[in-house]
Amino acid sequence: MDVKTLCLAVLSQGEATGYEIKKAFEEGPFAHFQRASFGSIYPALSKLLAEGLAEAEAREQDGRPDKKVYRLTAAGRAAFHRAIGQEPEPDQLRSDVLFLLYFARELPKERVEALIDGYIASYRAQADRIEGCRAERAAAGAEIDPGKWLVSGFGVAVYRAAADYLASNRDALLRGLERPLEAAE
Amino acid sequence: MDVKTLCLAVLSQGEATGYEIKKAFEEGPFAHFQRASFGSIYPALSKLLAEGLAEAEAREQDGRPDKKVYRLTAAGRAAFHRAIGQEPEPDQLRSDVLFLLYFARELPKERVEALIDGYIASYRAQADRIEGCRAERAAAGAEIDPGKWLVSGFGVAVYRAAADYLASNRDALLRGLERPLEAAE
DNA sequence: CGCGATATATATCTATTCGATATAGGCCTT
DNA sequence: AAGGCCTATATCGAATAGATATATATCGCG
Repeated sequence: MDVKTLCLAVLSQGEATGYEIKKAFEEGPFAHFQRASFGSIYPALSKLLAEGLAEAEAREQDGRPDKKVYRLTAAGRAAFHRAIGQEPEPDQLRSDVLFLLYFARELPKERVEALIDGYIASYRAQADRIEGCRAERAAAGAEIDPGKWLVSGFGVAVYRAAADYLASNRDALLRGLERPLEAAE
Repeated sequence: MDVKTLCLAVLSQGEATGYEIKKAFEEGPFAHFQRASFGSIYPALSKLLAEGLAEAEAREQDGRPDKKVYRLTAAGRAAFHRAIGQEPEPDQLRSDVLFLLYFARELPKERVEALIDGYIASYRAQADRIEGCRAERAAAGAEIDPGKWLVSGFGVAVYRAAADYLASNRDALLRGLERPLEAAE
C-alpha cells in the first residue's frame, strides 16, 4: 500500500489536515499496522489534489497560519474503492530489539536485561493503549464496526502474547548467558 | 538498523555472497524481524569493501559466472560490535491485510472470508517453518545460543497467537458483516 | 527429449519513502 | 521569562524497495 492509498483511506473516514493524517499513523487507529512520514504524506496529498481525488480548503485560524483541510472528492472515493480491491502484500515486521537480542551473547548482560525489560514494557503499553480505545468505543454505545473491532483486537492479542512470551523466557535467557561456552547436553 | 549493519550482522555469522545474504532475510534466521532487498544489499556491500570492513574473493564455478564471497575484516568485526551498541528504534509492523480488514465493510463478504482464511494459513505456515528450524537445531544436539533461541521462539509464539486470535474471531467478523447498518444495542 | 519453471548469482535504475531540518506562533511548566 | 513541547506546513538529501536485465543450471512433466 503506497502512501497515496493510505491518505485516501484516512480521508475516507473524514476530512483531515496533513498533520492529522500523520497522527493517525502515530497514535490513531492505523498506528499498529501502517506508517507514513511527512516526507511522503505531503507529496501524496499534492498528487491527490492534482488528480482531482481530493480538494483542500484553507481554514483561517486566529494567530496561527492557515490550516489546510483535505477532503475526498467523488472520484477520490471511487479511487479508494479501487485501491482496496488490490491484492495485499505479505506482512513485514521490523524489530531492532529482536535483532539485538539475537546477538545477546555479544552484549553485556545488563544491557540485554535492560533491552528485554524495556521491550516488555513497550508492548504492554501498546496493548493498554489500544485496549483503552476499545473500552472507550464500547462504552460510548456507538455502533461497532466489525472490521475495525477485529483489527484493534488483533493488536491487543498479539502485543499481549509478545509481552507474555518475553516475560516468561526472560530469566532463561539471562541464565543462559551466564555460562558462556558450555556445550549442551 | 540500516542495511550496512544488517550485512555486517549476516557476515559476522560466516562468509556469504550477496545472494545468500538476501536469503537470510527471506527464509533464514532473520526472516521474521528484518528485511533487505538486492537494491540495498549490493550498494551496502560495495561500501563495506570501500571502507575496509569486508573483503571479497571471486570464486570460480564451472560454467556459472564467478561467485563473489564476502568476509568481514577485523575492522568489520569491530564496526559490527559498535553497531550493536546503538539504541534500537521502535518496532514497526506493516500489514496490508489488516489494512484491508479494517475496511471489511466496504468489501464483498467472500473477499473478506478469503483474506482472513489466507492470512491465518500464512501465519500458521510461518510458525511451522520456524518451529521446524528449532526442532532441527534441538535434535542436532548442538550448543544452543540463548539469544537466537529466544528470538526464534518469539516468532513462533507471536505467529501462533495471531493465527489463533484470527481463527476465533473469524466467524464473529463475518456475522457482523451480514447486518450492514444495524445499530448496536 | 525438450519445454517451461525454478534456483543460483550479480548488478543497476527509477520511483518511493524516510528522517532530518526549517519555519513559526501558541501554550504550558518551572 | 525562558525553555520545551504542540500544532502545522513543507522541502531536501539519503536510503530503500521493487522491477528489471543478464546468464546459466537443474528439475519435473508430458
